[in-house]
Order: sequence, then C-alpha cells, then structure tokens
Amino acid sequence: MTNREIAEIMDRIADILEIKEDNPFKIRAYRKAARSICHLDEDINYLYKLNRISEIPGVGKAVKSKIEELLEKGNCEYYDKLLLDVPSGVLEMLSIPGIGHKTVKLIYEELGINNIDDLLKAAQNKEIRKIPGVGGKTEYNIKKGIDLLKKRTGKVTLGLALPLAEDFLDHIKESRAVQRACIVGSVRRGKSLVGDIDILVAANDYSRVYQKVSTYKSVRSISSKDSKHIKGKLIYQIDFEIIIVDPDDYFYSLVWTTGSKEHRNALFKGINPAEFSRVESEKDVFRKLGLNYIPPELREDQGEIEKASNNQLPKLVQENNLKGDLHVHSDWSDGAHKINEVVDVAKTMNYSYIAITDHSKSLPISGGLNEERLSAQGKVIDGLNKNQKDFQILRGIEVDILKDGQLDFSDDVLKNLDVVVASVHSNFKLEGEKQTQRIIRAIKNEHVDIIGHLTGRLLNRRSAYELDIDKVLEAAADNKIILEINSHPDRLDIDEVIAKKARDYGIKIAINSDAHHKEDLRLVKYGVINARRGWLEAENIVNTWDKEALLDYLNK
DNA sequence: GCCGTTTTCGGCCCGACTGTTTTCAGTCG
Repeated sequence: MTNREIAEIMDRIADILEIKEDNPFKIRAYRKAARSICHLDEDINYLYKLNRISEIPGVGKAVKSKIEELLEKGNCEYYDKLLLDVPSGVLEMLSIPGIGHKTVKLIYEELGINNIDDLLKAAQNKEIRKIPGVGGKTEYNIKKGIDLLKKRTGKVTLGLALPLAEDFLDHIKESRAVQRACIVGSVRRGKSLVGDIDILVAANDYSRVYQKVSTYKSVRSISSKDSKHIKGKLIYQIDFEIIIVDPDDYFYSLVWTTGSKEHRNALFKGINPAEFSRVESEKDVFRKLGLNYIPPELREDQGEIEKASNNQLPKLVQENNLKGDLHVHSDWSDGAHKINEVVDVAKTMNYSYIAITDHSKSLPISGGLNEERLSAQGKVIDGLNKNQKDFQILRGIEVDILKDGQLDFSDDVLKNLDVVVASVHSNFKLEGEKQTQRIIRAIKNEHVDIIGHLTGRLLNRRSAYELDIDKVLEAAADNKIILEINSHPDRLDIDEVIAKKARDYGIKIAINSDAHHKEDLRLVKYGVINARRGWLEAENIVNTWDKEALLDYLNK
C-alpha cells in the first residue's frame, strides 16, 4: 500500500467516526495522522521495515498498530468493522460541498437516504426541507453541490496523476522489450485536471509489454488488450492506456498522442503518416512539417502552430530558472517547520532567497500573526540572515484581504516588510461586483506586492469566486502588482488562461509554492508547468530574477 | 487518539458566516 492509500483509510475512519459522533478529538487525531502520512518524504513501507512508524507526527500506539496491520495484511479489522456501520453511499454524501457530517447523518436517519443519487432526487422533490432544521436553502446547496461533484467525476489533479504516471513509466522501461517509452496525452501537456494516464511504448514484442504492465503494483484491473493497446484502471480509480507502436513509428506517434485532438488534426491535415517513419526525434517530426519544436504544454491548438511556422514561439520558463519563492509558511502560523528548516530545503533547490509569509491575525485557525508576533518574527529572521551566505530570508506576510478590501494590518506595519502577499480567505460568496471591488481596493494599497491565489478555486472542490477578471487585471497592471501562480496542484491559481491574459497586460507573475511543509517547496514544479501552459517566459516571472532586480521591482 | 511534561492525565485551533429560527447549530477555512 502507498502512503496515500494509508492516508485515505485514516481519513475514511475519521469520516465514519464523525457520522457516529465519536469523540471529536479522536477524529482530529485520525485526520492529523492522515495529513502527516500524506506529507511523508519517505515510503511508509520503508519506515515500517526500519520500525520507524511511530516517528510519524500524530501517530501513536493505536494508529501505528492499524498502519502495520494494513501494511502486513492489506486490511485492518477496526476499519472493516467500522465500514459495516455506515453505508458507503452515506460516506460519499460527505464529499458534497456545503453539507457536513451532521446534515448527512440527519438526512440518513430521518429519510433513510444512503446514496447521492437518491439524495438528488429527494432534493428535487423538495423532500429534504421537510426535515426540521433543514430549509430550502440547504436543499438548493445540496443540488448545487451534487452538480459540482458530477462535473468532476473521472478527473484527477495533475498532482496525483503525474507522480503515478512517472512511476508507472519507470516500471515499464525496466522491460528489455521496451525500446522507448514516454508519458503522453493530457498528463504530458500538463493539464491541471486529467481524465487518464496515457503511455506510449515502442516495442516489437507485445506480449512481453503486457507481461510488464500487468505486474505493475498499482494496476488494479485490465479491461481490454490487443497488440496495440492495453487499457485498465490504476489505484485511485485512474484509467490508463498503454499505446504500443512499432519502433520505426515512435516519434511520429509521440507527436500524435501528445497533442490535443484539435492540435494534431491541424498539424497533420492531409499528410501521410508514412512520411514520418524512422525519423530520429520529435524535433525532426516538427522540422519535416516546416515548424519549430512546439513544447508539449502548448499543443492545444491555441495559435502555437502559426507561431511555430514564423519562429515566434515563446521561450518558455523552466523550473531551473527559479531563484526563490515568495510565499512560504513556517511554524509561526500553520506551517509545519521552523524557518531554518525550510531554508535548508530552499538551498538544496539552489534558491538564493525565500520570503516567509505567514498568515495574519484574521485567520485565527491558522495561528495568524498579530503585530507583536510579526515583529518578533522579523527579529528572528534578521538574526538568521546574519549567518547566511549567498542567501536571504525576506520578511513577509500573507495578509488577509478583509470583506471590504481593507487589509488585516495597517500601512505602518506593512511598510516595514520586504514582501506583502495579499489574499482572500473568507467571504467567498460575495456578489461579483463587490468581490471585484474588494480585490481592487487591496491592489491599490501601495504596500501590497503580490495577490495570492487570485480566484480562490480549489480543483474538484470549490469553484473560483465571482470576479470581473479584466477589471482586476487592469488594476493590477496600473499598480504594478504581481499576480501569483499558486503552485499547489489543488489550486494552480491563477490558471493558464488568466496567466496568458496577464502577460498581455504586462503584469509580472510570481510562481510560488505556498508551502506549509518544507518539502512542499518542490510543488513549484506544477506552477512552472502551469506557467508554461500560459505561454510565460522567464522574464515574465519575478522569482526567476536575481535578488537585486526583484527587490528593486518590489520597491517600485 | 495523541501529546507533553512542573509527565501518565487533562487539554486538544477558533472566529465568521450561513441558514434556520428568533438564539443557535452547522460548515468552512
């Protein structure tokens, strides 16, 4: 079992205990264990072998024994028993945004509804509002929530799919029958949500490829196979397809299977594939078409083919262009690590600066800083900086944008900081014009440098809030405000469409990790992919600049 | 169920908003 599978079971246990109204602190303990297992840098099987499971934060005697049982036997008696108490459909109802375990339990007990489909029917028939304490508004939210849920069915985040695809690819490449292999399709293009994992394989011996694929540890089932394709399901219910081609056709097929349908149709219109037999590289395929090499992230038929024929493609930003990170949390608020621990990881990434931007006081759940603690943190950072060589910790804050667009700190406090990231963490449901004016007011504050996760979307969980993007971009451009690409794979906010638009407005971008755990600094990988999909070059991204140029820009 | 220590029990993140009622419970971040 993988770390993530174990973590999901711990979360599931917490869900069931919530429905059963067990001790809230016990529930929190299971959630905490799930989170820290998710964040482990090491394989939990490896920790188990070394007898180091109890070193995981939040894992005590009871959780440890359950993890060990799961790793040894693949199941756990306590969990199996709990599953008998609550129907699986009721647990699925918990994933509907806007209703929690209390409401789910109430609906289950009062109406006997135990699955999402019946719940939707009951909501449509106005049955839910008959329960005392539940009204028409909740009923409406249930319908809307289920609608959102249905839309996301089958798609998973790149953050889940890419590491799995890479691991699968490594496994396939171990086979001597495989001459070449590559991840293709939407995963290679770096879409933030993907429907499946596609891998192209060049091989002559199909049966040996099948043999290799079928022994991959995360394959759960195989639904069809022939000499050209193997299809099935991986863990987390992710579909996969292995496309097997003759080695002579590999590079042509690589281009064919990577681009979106629209892209490849435009690319190969009226062209005989036989012309591309035995070409030596992907670049050669494009050359034969009279085009520059088009990076996978751009192969979406958004004008890239024309640009490739005119030598006008952008020189896309790369991960190794990044010199720092401007949105990082520490244990001064809801981050897991001390500032110096985060700095140590940043140095391994060859960064020369990071900004520590903990939450501000309006977010008490996150242990947000008040003026006194912010000032104390500043002194700690100054002290740490004295011992740094070729590295600087910038003093920052992720300051809350309040409901009316005012900030959570006064100008007198903000003016002393190197980096001010302003973000929305409340009142997501404001009507569009008010939301727009709220953010523009923050943009106009002279001390604000960056707007964090501008649209507030959470992939598969929460839509972006209502916002007039053009008005916001205009204001950002006028006020020399940097927009963040938040790299967390559940956010990727701003998305590639807004990023491209922002570039056209002349707005600078920061690719930030928003790390709450030291290892999460590496999530910028996804931010970079997103930026590339938005046609951004290194010069558009302020944290590819060296420290002097950056500070100069921040001081405007 | 975990954790820490003036250590084997007592405390554990909390405020705002929403919806349903009319003073509060549920949900979210």
